[in-house]
Amino acid sequence: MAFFRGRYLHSLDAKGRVAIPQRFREVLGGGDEALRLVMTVDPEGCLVVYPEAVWQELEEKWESLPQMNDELKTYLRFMVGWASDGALDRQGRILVPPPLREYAGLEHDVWFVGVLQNFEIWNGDRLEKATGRDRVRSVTQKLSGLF
Amino acid sequence: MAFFRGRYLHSLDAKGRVAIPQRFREVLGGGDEALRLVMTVDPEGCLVVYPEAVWQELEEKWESLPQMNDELKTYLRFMVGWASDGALDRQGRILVPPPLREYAGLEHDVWFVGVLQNFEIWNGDRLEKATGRDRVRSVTQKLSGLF
DNA sequence: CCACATTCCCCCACTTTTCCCCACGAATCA
DNA sequence: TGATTCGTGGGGAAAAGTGGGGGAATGTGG
Repeated sequence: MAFFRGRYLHSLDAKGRVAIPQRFREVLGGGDEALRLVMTVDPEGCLVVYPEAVWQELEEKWESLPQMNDELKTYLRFMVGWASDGALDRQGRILVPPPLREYAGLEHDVWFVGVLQNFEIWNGDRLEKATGRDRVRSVTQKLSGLF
Repeated sequence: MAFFRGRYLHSLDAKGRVAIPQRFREVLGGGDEALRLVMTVDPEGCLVVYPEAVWQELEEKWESLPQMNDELKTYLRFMVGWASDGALDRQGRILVPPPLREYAGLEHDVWFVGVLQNFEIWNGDRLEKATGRDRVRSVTQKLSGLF
C-alpha cells in the first residue's frame, strides 16, 4: 500500500489551479488510469483530498448507517455537501472551486500535506497553528495510551 | 539486530545533501539492497531518520487506529505530514528537502546522533541544549523507576 | 433559439529543482 | 609511499512546477 507523505509548497495560479505534487500523483495512480479524486473540507479549516476509490468506500460506509441520526445528517451535510470531484488536467493540476478556496482561506501559496490515505491542502498560517510543536506535544501525551 | 550508535559531525552542501555516516550505512544495509529511508521531524526540533522497514511498521500501526480521532489526526499531520522518503545516492548521501532543513535549523554543520532503531540529525546549538548535563540529570531522576 | 460572457482545459514556453555522474582531498592502512 | 575508503564539491541532463494564450464547452439572458 502506498501512502501520502510529506509536505510541499505550491502555488495557486490566477485561474485557481494548483499542481499536485508529483509524489502524490504517483500514489494516486496505483494503476495508471484517470487519476480521479474528490476534494472536500475539514473542520480544522483545510481541504481534504481523497483518491476516488477511497472516497467511495467512505460513501458506502455512510450509506449503511442509520439515516435518521441527526448527528450523522449534520456530518454528511458538511462532508458531502462540500465535496467536489474532478480529475487532473494534463499538467497534473486540479482546479479548486471558488467556494472551497474561500473556505480554506487559500491565496497564492498553499501547502500540500500527506496523511496516509489522503492529503490536505492548507493555508500556511493555519497549518502552522494546527501543527505547532506545542500542540503536538500535548496531543502526544493524550495519545500515549493508543500505542 | 544492529543499532545506530554514536554521533558524527557532517556538512550539508549547497544543494542540501549530507553524507550518512558510514557506520549508519552499515546498519541500514542489513542486506545490501537499496538503502531506502524515511526522514521526518521530532517535536524537540531535530530530524529523525528511520530505515524504511521500521517506518512502515509505524504506518501500519497508525492505519489500524480509529481515524476519526482528532488527536490522532493532529499527530499524523505532524509525523506523516513532514515525512520524506528517499534513497541514498551513489556517494551515500541523502537530500534534505528545504522544509525539513528549515524546520530543524540546519545550516552547514549538522550532527548525526544514533538512538538504537533510528538516528537523528541536529543543529549543533539545539543538540547541545537538548542534551546538556543538567537536563539529562533531571530526566534521569524521573526515569529511575523504569530500570 | 441565438448571442454573449464565463469557465475550463489543452498546449507551449520558461524557470527551478532534483538527481545522476565524475573528480578531488583528507585520512587510514599496509 | 602507494592504495583504498570516506567525506565533499560541482557540472549537466532530466524532471517538476509555474504561468499565459487560445479554443471548446457551458450557462445565462434576451
